[in-house]
Amino acid sequence: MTGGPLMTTYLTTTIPYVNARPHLGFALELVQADVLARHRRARGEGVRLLSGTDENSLKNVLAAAAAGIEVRTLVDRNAAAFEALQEPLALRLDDFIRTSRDPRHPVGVAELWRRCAASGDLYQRHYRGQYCVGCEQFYTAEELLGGRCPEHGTEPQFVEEENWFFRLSRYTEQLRAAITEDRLRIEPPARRNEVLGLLAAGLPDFSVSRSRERAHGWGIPVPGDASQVIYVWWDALGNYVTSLGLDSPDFDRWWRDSERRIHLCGKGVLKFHAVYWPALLLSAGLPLPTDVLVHDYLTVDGQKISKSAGNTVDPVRLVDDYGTDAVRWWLLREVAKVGDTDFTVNLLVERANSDLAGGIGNLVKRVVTLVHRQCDGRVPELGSADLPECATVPIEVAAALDAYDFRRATAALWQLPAAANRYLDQTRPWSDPSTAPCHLTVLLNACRTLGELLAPFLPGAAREVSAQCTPGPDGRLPEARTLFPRRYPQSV
RNA sequence: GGGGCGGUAGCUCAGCCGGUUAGAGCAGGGGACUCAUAAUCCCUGGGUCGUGGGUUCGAGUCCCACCCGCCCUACCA
Repeated sequence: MTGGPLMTTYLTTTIPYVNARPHLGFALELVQADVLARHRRARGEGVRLLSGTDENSLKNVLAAAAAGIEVRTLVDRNAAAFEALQEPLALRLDDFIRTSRDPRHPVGVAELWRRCAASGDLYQRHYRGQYCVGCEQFYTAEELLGGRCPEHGTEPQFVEEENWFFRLSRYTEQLRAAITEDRLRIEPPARRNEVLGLLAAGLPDFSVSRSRERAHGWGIPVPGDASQVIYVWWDALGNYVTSLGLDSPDFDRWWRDSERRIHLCGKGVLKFHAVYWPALLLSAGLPLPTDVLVHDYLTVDGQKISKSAGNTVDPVRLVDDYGTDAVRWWLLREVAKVGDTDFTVNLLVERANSDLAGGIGNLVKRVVTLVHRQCDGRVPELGSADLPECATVPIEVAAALDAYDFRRATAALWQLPAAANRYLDQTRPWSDPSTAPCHLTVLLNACRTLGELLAPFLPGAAREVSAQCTPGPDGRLPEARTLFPRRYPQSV
């Protein structure tokens, strides 16, 4: 065995528009990605986790105009808000790319474009249609609801211009083969079927540029055609490789030669990630992603999250009120792999109080307190027996994470503190000094395992659990502390 | 119009290829304990498993139709 990692995994989140501040739905994706990254790092894999912001959108231009400020100003300010999620959400990102700021990005996007052009997949076509700025895409008359965008409810613009088109249809069979052979795995299976359905229906070529004037000069110019700006989706999707630098050692390590190239995305952008993007890669002669993990949406108080309805939930505010651990735990323990999940503050608080305060925190505190009381704070060295859950639960957690099922993973994890609390009540170490050391050894081992197991999910809490179970220089455990305070719902 | 996913105890959900009295958590009710954060542990759930048919010795679990919610996709006009 050499020192190198056993396996290399490259993980990406989608990069959100920065026309508004981040909401809880995006925090979900970030946290999921972070858990996968931490879990795989802990397993000894080489891991790189990328996030960023999509800044070259016309949407940003309009949002800035509406706010009466420069695009640059709006984009910088909101991008900072997204970048600043790392600390409150306890994310460990390896890279963060800003598509309008990062010098690597336009260079890479232009290079991708040239490669596709060299493959003969780009051509000019006169186009006219109804275009929704919010979606950054064209709609046919039939797709519109009462003449309005089905997604945004806004009136589309009529656009007529000469654009560059991409020969998507050419890649239908290669995509189908990659998906059916699981070289391109799409999770959950329902989404995979959806993509296969799209392929079966036939893939029309799509427009991949906009006139420079319609884009208000914002965006990356088409190589060799100064009148056009590259379509924002092409631009945005490209970040997954431009951040590595095409033809760089990083590119070889994390993309070309990586065992896993995993994209996380929401259900609304499935087509872009499972069809358009892989087709672009095929055209450019680059390897496909290996996995596309599609999550559904959060609703708030039963309502779809929407800025106009004013029910967006600010994840930072939530962390301020209830703590990083509570927010991460709710996202991981409660959100379904399939189907939308409703968020309410009460659900968050109940979950945190019951699992973190009453479950894990209380367990650790009572064990540490008992070690102090019955063993003078010194960790007993007797026996080596463990709860059976110490062996079985880590296996279940790993299996669930390999299936990208975070709720199942946290439910499995929960079995360990539950078993330890039961053991504690049954063995009653507070009542019998002669048997206490033996039982407390078992319990302390369980708490240590719990600390390790918790690390990918709640990194901060995991460190505290482990610290509580680790003797200091004097050979004694630290004073018992309250790890998770009970929370109470704040009035809005 | 076509396709997909959901519809299981008050709430949130498990139930793989069909098989003993349909499960868990939370809430509610009762009890225990006192190491601990009004915590923890034990007992307590009799729910037409959306509706109606069908297959089967036997169906939440398979088939058909329909209803409700959500999602994807298409078209006559």
